[in-house]
Amino acid sequence: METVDDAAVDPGGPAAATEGDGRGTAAPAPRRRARARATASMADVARLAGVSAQTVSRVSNGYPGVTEETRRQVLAAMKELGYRPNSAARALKRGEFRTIGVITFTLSTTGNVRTLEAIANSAAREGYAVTLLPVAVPTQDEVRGAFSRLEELAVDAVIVIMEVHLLDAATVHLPPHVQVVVVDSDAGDRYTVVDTDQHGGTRAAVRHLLGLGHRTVWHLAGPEDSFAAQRRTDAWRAALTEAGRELPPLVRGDWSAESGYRAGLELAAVEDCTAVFAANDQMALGLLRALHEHGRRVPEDVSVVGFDDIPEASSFLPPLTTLHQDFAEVGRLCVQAVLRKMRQEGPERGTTLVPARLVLRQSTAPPPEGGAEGR
Amino acid sequence: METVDDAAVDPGGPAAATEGDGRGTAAPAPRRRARARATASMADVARLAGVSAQTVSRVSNGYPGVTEETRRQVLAAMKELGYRPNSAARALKRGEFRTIGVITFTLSTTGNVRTLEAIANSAAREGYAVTLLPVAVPTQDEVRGAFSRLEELAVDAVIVIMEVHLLDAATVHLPPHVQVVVVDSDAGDRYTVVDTDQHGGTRAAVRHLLGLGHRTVWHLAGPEDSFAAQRRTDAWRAALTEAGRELPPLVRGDWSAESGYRAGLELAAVEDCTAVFAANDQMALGLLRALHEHGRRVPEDVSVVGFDDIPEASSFLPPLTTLHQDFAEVGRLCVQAVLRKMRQEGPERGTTLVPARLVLRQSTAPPPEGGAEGR
DNA sequence: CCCAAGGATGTTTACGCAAACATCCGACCG
DNA sequence: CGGTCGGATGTTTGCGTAAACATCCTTGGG
Repeated sequence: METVDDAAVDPGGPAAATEGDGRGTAAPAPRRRARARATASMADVARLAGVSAQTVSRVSNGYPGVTEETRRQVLAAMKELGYRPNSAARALKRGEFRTIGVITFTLSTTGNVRTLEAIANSAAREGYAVTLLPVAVPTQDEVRGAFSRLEELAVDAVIVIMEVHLLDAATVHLPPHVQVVVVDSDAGDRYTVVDTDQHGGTRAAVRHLLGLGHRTVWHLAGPEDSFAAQRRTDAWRAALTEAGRELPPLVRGDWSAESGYRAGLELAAVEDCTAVFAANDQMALGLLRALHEHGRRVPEDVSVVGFDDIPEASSFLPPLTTLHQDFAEVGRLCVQAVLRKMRQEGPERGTTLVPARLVLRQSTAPPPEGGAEGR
Repeated sequence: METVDDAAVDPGGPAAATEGDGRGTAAPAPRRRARARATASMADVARLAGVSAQTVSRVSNGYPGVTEETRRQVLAAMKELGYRPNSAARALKRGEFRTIGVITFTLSTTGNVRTLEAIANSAAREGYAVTLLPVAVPTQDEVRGAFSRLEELAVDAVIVIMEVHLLDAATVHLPPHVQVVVVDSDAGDRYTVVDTDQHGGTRAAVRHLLGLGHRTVWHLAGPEDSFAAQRRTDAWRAALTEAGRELPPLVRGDWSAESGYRAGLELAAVEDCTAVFAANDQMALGLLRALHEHGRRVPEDVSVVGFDDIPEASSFLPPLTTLHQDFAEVGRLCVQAVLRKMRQEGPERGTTLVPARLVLRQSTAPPPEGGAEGR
């Protein structure tokens, strides 16, 4: 079957003869020249250019030691045949694929997506391709499965965008030469980690709110199993403790706007609550809706700060004060780190933090008079 | 340089002797066994298991003709050596990479991301990996560049998520056996296209609004260069014309919430305007804010319908009535289509549409009494 | 004028795998 | 009991490339 199919496609490959397009034709043609022959090889170019394959290789790789004259001839032959180096052969020979694998749980969070995009762009700039490995469910088994698939995959390095405690037992089978960089993790002692400075960002948010006069700051946290959420929560606690403020009970969401709404229903009922730090913008959005529906005005009655600065944040009602994450930079650093590790130029482990920047919009204001402040 | 580096990495590959980790060690070890030797080969497994390489291959590929006894031995040897098939060699031999390339412009639109995710998941299920090719700027040159990189890349097929008029001249250099499927295009006559049924969705939205009693429906369109936007606009026109309604002037945005806000400022000033169909949810969000700021209540004064049904849409103020796109299905069909094309089982071209579903929330209602309706 | 040096080019080989073909052996048939 | 068949396994070969080595030719110095 495949013989015939490919022969039909053959645009006049140097060696193969075209042989009609009848599917049933009992083709005596060499079977081996199946798919691969749809494209010209170095040998074909060499033949046409009247040189050796090695010379073609030299031209192809921009190596020196080729006359300008010869080079031109070879290039012409390449063009005529539509020659493209076969990356499989190249990879086999060179022992590297110039590809980075990215394992990510979900693409439904802005952060993951933006980071992925930045990684892809940075990688492309370095001449690397990015292979995506989605993990359907964030279980150990699934992660291990992804790694397992990755092992057979053509990658030189791996970047993991995920809560890392799922990683621990999973990496063991990775080929030793594959380097790993992790986003969103506290495993800086075992891997190279690049992340946003959750702590600094959170601290800025809390201080901003306290600075406006709020007695304390409530926190709408992300899911427990997320390191980012965990660190934001820890930092929130630390900032409040440090300032000697009361620690309100934690309200937990799951990153989704819907969960923010549910949490908001609780918070709206708390008279005391004049300032909320939401662990991401989506939850802040839900929170805004809940507060609105319960007649709590933002920012007059309640101030809200988000985290991420998604593009839509400036169009919320009201436009959301939030922490801007520089995902592009995170992605860029990930690629740099992993390439450095591959070249054995960088450190084996350690954490790099990218600062978050507080973006002031209209969802924060001093607390209402006679509100919590006056107590 | 690389010799030493790699030697240091070698964890005791079957053949190579470990030799300290001193970087400067003048290693007399075989140079050729550089990186590749960090992993065991079929031959190593064969040696350890006391069988031929071919038998290892058979086990590795699950071929028949191997005794259970032998198979177990081979598997044990594989495990002991941590054997992983070398995908480059495999690809070279088989002439296929089991990888699908995805070219996409930006990952900043929900649709692209969700589609990509679905593609990755479907591909994984079929045993295919997905290589991501971001195009920084949507120019012909950039697209051509992406295709060009793709040619040297290890992919068997390509899925393009992009406005297709940038494609036309760009595909010419693609290796003939690489199949292409396009999302969001009207080039069904040249490619296989999978897309959401923009027309049907839009029609449902317009009819819904007209059904509520609105005299006509305004349209907040997406950017001109987007096929999806164009089709939504066309369908909106058609639906209104068909119903014999007046065609209000087109208001154009660029998909962003910010542009929706700007457009909303205009629309808020139009007394006449009681119903708006926004070409996506983000613009609808901006629109909601603008209307709110100008005292136009939604849905009492103005009804708004979006497109996409992003997760946040249910948390807008008010929760947004919108058209749900089944991106997962689109992605799945893309993968199916491209695999079918590869296997020459499917049609060479043609368009597959995935229906959009109107999700009723709280942003639509009958027009205000004495409003546009009464005129 | 001859030979060494060095640049241009060609030849050989191996990367790891799997298709094609070859071989071996036991079982079953007449 | 010889032959044959078929399953299990081994051997050969080539995929396209690029490193290492070999060869050729030109050039320039002694």
